Amino acid sequence: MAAIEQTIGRKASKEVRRQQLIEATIDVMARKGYSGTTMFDVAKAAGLSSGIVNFHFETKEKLLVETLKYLADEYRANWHKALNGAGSNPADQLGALLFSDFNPDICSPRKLAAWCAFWAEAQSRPTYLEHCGSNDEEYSAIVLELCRAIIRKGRYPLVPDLIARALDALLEGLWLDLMTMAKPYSLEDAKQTIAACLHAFFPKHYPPAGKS
Amino acid sequence: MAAIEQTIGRKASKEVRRQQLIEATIDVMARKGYSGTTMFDVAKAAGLSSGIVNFHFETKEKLLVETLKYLADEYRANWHKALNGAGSNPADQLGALLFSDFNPDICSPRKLAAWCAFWAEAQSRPTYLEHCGSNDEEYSAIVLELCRAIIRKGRYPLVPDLIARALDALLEGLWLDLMTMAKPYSLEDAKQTIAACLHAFFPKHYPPAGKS
Amino acid sequence: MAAIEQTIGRKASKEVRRQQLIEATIDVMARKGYSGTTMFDVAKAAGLSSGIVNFHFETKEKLLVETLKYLADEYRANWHKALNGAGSNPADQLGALLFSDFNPDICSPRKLAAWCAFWAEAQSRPTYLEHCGSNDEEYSAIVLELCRAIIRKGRYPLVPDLIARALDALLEGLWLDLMTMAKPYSLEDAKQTIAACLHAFFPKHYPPAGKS
Amino acid sequence: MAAIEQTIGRKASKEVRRQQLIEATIDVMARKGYSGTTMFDVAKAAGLSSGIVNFHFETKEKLLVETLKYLADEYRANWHKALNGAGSNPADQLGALLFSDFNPDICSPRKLAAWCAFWAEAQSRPTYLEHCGSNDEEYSAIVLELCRAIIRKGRYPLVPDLIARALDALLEGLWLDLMTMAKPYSLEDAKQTIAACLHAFFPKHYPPAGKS
DNA sequence: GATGAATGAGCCTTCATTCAT
DNA sequence: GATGAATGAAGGCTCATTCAT
Repeated sequence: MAAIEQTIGRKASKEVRRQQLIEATIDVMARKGYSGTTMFDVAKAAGLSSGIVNFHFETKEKLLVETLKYLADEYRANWHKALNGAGSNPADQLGALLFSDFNPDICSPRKLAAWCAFWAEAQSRPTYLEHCGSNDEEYSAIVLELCRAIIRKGRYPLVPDLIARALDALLEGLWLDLMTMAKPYSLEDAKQTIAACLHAFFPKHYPPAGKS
Repeated sequence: MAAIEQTIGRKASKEVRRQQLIEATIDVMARKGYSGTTMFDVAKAAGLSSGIVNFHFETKEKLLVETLKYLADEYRANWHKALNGAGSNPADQLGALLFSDFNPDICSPRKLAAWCAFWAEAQSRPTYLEHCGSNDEEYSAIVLELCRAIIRKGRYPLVPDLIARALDALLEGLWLDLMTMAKPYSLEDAKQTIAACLHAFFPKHYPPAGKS
Repeated sequence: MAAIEQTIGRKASKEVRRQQLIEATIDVMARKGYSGTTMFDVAKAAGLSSGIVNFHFETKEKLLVETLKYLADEYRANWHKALNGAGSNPADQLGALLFSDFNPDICSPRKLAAWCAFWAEAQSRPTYLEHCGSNDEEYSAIVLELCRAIIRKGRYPLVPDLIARALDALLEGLWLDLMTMAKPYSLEDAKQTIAACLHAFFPKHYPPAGKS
Repeated sequence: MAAIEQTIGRKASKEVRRQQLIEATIDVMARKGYSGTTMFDVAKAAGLSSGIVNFHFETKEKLLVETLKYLADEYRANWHKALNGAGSNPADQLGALLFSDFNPDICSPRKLAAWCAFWAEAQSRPTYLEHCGSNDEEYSAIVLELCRAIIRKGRYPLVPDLIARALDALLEGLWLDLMTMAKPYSLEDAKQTIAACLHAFFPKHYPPAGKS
């Protein structure tokens, strides 16, 4: 019994450390950017000594990939959950999907900043790219499908591809804006912006947005 | 006389060198990302020897800032020109402004990539941020102003801030998509997407987009 | 009673562990060379956890010295035994001594490799040197003594020092050759080579060698 | 003219630096052994700063390989020269070949020590092994050939392979002895030892050695 | 002005050693 | 006794910067 607990404890402890280091990596990355993130910083942010990161992740590269995976998985799990809880109505599903992107768990400044740091670096690193991209493709495909369903049902004279693309782009743009503290607005503002677009595209399915 | 020519020759040559190095920086940055860009790479890409960059820019930091300024100035000049050539009609002006972002001179993959590399890094570097941001603020202010004018004239039941923000975000998102070769589409596709949104927002001022 | 058994048990176990770790050290050293031998490798080769080596040997240095001592003792015990079993005839004694170097127990590829790894490193490490060297001096002195006796008895017109030195060098050279798998030959071949030299030096005391 | 000199001067300078660093590597290796040789030590021994080694050799590994090549080339060139200058008589050639190994240029304590450090390490490193081994094979083949010729001409009742192997081993053993300062003797002593063996093997072709 | 060798600080990584469990 | 996570020093490598030619 004690042995089992020990084993679990140890194993858990190792997982906990990895988690801790990944969180530290997100912190540092958000603060110092990709090029400014050093192993030493990460270890310090985790309150540990410098050698430990290599012990748990072998390589800086691997630590970063794990961190990226972590962010990507969290992001995907978030919208999966939102979609699954949205019933069977395409308009509800689309709304749930789009708004889920602005869940504070996902959309904290620090995670946004870390994500962006990776994202830019990924453009010249195939290893990262696959983790950044795989999400988006799946997400975009669903957005397109839902747009098609709504347009068909509502008999809107719209080109589904353009509308889906616009919504995709809108989300990405809002994320960027949220991250840039230059023109700060709240998650609620972002959602209102989405709502305004949805109403403009599909007036029969979504109410007007804003204090009008 | 000879002395003056010398001076002019040198000055010209100096400017030429700087330009050459800035272009090389954009190339390398697009290819290798921010963290992968070294002084040696830049010098090699410019066909020059490694010591020369410090001679002309003193510091890597300064070279990068100059490059960023160069991109920002070019970007701003582009939309300024488009705006100035668009007459006095707000709807025309807004269209001209938004479409100017997809001018191939500004929007080449290589410049987009370099811009993004800077942009992400800028989030943790005040020095860069001011060059990235100053543009956007001015640009956004004008978009908002034009949206207000159109909404007022057209008596649209819309919240100008939301619409302006949506258009801003849309542009940024499309830029990102254009850069990411994952889901490739043409500049023309991007413009169509803008057009679709403009029509959705201001149906009396913009025609429907796409092959409908 | 139980206490004593415990103590004995522990002591035995302790000795067993040390032996086990020394053998593991020889293995790793033979496989990876001196510079490639890490505490972790040794522990793994012994099927134990990494902390244990320091527990039993305190220091890497001490582990290596113990390992070297072990090899040196084994080597010395081997030729002592051969010499003691060779009767009182100098020629028999010399033959027994020289051939004992090629006893498979002493001369396995893995022990040769480990020995060489130490030997080279010892040239710049006084601590090791004394263990490598002390043997040789004693061994060489006996070889010289036996050569003197044989030369005197056989009235050979030879300089004992030169002959003894030649035999010493011959043995070392053959060891090296045996270790280098480049030009592989058997222990038997090595012995034949010794025999050929003995016959050349002391034809009245040793028969011709080889299939002539 | 000046330009050409400059160019040559520069190129030469680069070669000179490499040479200088290789010599420094030999020094350090002789003093500290393989595992104790650091880039910093090498740079310091050359009177240069630490970054310079990577500039000229890219990698520690490459520096060491170049150093090994340098030693191997020098060794080979030495015996080639001796062989070529020895006339056409096999006995003269064999003598010249064997004695050339004890040329002070080749056989300085520092070069011997460096060579041995490499040699031991090479046993677990294929990259080094090829440089250590290629020489020996060629050398051994020639020794064997010459022994065959002498044995045939002199009608000695000897097995050529055993004699050649003995001479090979003898040389290696003497090298080791020369390096180990434990039992120091001069190059002249080493040559005497060779001479004693040659006389023992081929009494009609070589005179007795030593002060008899 | 231009070249490229040289410098040296900073980073990633390895590894002997320690220590809580 | 044993385990394996944690520490921290040291080494190799990169790269911005300097400077003699």
